[in-house]
Amino acid sequence: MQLARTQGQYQTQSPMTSAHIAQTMTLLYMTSIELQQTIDLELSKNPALELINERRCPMCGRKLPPEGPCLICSQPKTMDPDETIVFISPKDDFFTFSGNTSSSFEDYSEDPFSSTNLDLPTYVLRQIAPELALDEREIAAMILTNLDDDGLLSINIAEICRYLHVPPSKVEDVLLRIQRCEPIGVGARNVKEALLAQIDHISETSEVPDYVKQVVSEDFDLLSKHGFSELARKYRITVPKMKNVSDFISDNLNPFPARANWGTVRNPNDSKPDVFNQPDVLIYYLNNKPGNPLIIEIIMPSRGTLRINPLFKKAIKEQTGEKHEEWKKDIDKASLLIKCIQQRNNTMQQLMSRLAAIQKSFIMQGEMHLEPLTRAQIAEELEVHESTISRAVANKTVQLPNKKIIPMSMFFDRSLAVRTILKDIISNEPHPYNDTELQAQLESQGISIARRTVAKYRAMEGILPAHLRRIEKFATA
DNA sequence: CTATGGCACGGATT
DNA sequence: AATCCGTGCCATAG
Repeated sequence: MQLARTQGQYQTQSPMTSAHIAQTMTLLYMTSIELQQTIDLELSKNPALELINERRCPMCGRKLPPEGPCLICSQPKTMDPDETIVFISPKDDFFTFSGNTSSSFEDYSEDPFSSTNLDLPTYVLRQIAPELALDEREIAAMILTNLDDDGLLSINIAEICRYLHVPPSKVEDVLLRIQRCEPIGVGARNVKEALLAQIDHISETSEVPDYVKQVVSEDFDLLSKHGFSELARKYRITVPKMKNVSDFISDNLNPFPARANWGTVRNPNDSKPDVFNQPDVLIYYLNNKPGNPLIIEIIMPSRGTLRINPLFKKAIKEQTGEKHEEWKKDIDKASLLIKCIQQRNNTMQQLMSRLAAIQKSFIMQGEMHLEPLTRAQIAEELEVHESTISRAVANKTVQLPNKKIIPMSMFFDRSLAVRTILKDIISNEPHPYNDTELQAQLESQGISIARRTVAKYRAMEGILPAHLRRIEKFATA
């Protein structure tokens, strides 16, 4: 039913121009946040495009009353728990962060820490904006928009200076202040800097063991290679004492301030939910009751329905010559945008519904049940080009029923299931297994991978090699 | 001598 | 065409 409607739309599309294709691809590639920026931009400069507050049911497309749910779709019907509902959800409470400063700074809420659904730049910005002068805000915005996934700064200070025409000292100053925001150390240029910021922060409230700061700042390389004995020699302390220093660092400091699943390995007590990203897709159980059908909401960031302004359409008939041409262009552009957005939604919808069908047990029961899957497979099933799926998946994030926000590409992670089994084995091991033994364990569970690969997976999960694990267990016991 | 990490190669994936 | 991933080989530390 739903499918028939969308497919109908799909087929009645006028022959695709190259502009069509180009724009569809770009839109598909964008996250919901970027999409909103694009829409806002187009709205502001194209008089032919209009946003009306008419609400339409995301499920059936019918007009909605000004308040409340769709009269038809909300009728209780018998829900098959195996059914999955996918729909496009227009969100109007969407907070924009754009690199462009002035607009977004005005509307931070009184309590900057309460919001749980912000992306990282916004989250940090809200903490620090009040204490910054106007020109400093520009710098802050520039810094925050150039963080990588781990929360580390991915561009050069020099670049910022060149771009904004400010002296490096000023940028440094702002950067230092940003690093003191939650998550502590965010915006650091490298891991070492992040750690130092965290050390400073901790030392304000509690005791930091001797040597910690010195070791991090002077012998970080050696430390990351676990060169304990050499370090101990250099600082003239015993090896166990140096281990203490190292333990303090691994227990209390986080080398990647914003790493998505930080703490699951080293800090099991700190089960901080991931709060920094506005997801592009939400997956949850109907009424949040496990066992109910899954609902998949694809976030469509607009407060209403986009359409061509009918007045503008009317007015164009009375125009002639150059004006007429110009207006015609506007209309074409607007209708192209609308069509492409529909197309994007259509693709996302189909993608998510297939994805949910295939990875249902992963969504409900966790990482161990992830089916190996490639984008190409999905592309074939949906009869679209591989690159379409690639673009639809790229940079997007999904919130699972357990409130974890994961990158959409995780649905296609070929080794995640194996890695979780590996983690499982290690956490239950009677004594620290070495990599060869681990390989044998996996083999007995029907997974055959090379010994070298075991080591790689271990490293990916941040698990120390066998001989060092022994010490950790001893220390915590 | 053993366990592990670095480098690089080839095939698969995007 | 570019990138990612599993793997084999080899050097090195313990």
